[in-house]
Amino acid sequence: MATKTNDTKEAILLLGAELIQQVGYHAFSYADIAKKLGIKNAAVHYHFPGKADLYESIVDSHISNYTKIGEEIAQAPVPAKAKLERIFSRYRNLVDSDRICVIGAIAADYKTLPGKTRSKVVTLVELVLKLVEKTLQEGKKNGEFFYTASARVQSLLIMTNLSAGVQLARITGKKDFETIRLSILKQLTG
Amino acid sequence: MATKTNDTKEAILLLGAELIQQVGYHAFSYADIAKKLGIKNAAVHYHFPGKADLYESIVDSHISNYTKIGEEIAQAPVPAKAKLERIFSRYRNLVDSDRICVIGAIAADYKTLPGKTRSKVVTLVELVLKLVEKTLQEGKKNGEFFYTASARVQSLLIMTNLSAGVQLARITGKKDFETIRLSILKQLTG
DNA sequence: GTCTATATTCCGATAGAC
DNA sequence: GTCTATCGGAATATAGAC
Repeated sequence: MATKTNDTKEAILLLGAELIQQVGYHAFSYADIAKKLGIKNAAVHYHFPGKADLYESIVDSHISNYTKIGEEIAQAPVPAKAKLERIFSRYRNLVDSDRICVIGAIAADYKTLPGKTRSKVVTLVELVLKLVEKTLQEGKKNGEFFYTASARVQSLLIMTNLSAGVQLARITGKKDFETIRLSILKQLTG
Repeated sequence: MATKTNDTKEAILLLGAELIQQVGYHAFSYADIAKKLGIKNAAVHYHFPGKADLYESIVDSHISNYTKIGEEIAQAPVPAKAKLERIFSRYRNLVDSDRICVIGAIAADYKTLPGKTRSKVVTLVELVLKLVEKTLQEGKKNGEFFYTASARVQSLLIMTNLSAGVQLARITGKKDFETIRLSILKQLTG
């Protein structure tokens, strides 16, 4: 049954991810989370004993999310371009909510994370890269996409464009992200 | 004359930049800097009263550095490819010293920075983008480079590849950065 | 310019009542 | 599961001696 426990825990996870992407892991405290959720410091510690536990759970939930997206995309009877745009739209949403992408945020924190968490981060990143890589392959086979590098390399190029694109947009403005997004699609579709 | 003051101040600036790029602004303290330089907490505060002052000075010094690089590159009697590779090599060095690029690190901290510092960050980023943009234009005119987008857009694409490339390399390994770097050059030189 | 010493605030975390 | 209360430690910062 859906208890109040799970609601609070889920709310902490969502807010934690938001804060990591907005200000970074070391720039928010359990007190910040407690205040925003209208609970107390100790309640957050009940669900996630240490801040490192919270971080790890957030990575876990992203792995779970992207696994699910991967399964949906594999079966969906839509053009590869639509699948890629689904992923792109996630990045566009980040720009509008003052966040950077999870992977970029984690990369900045990476050196301060415990080894166990780092391993999960590697899993997450490979998962996302593979997801894009497969979509690119599918699009090439369909005749939708044109690119000369390998699908893996093209995936690296596109994901770095998107990831740093949302970071750049924070500084130089949202239009630069749109420019990047459209350029990728244009180059891909010839 | 080069006094001991300037040496210490310069050492703090260099170490501060290193730490920002390695672990992020909120993950190191004045105590960390003091310990590594063999001085005391208060000495750091003497040179930079607040941590925000240190951050701003680091941005200033990067603006100064890139301005100088821009002037040197403008006059240098070498192919555009060599000029671009000079910039690329700076990014390759980051990977080897466990850093991410200044702009990426700052982008992660951005929401926690005072307005005055943010303005200077905008200046820095535009400076670097313009530097690459000019080099790309020069290479196209020379017949060294081939690209279809505008120089500005191509600059955005390449800089995001590099910036997120060093971030990704932290997680998935250094070879991914090399792959990205070589792919950019290959696409550019046809 | 660097030191000792200290003030203040905040953070992550825990014990124990409800 | 959430609360009150509190501890130990670390961070930013300042005053004043040298």
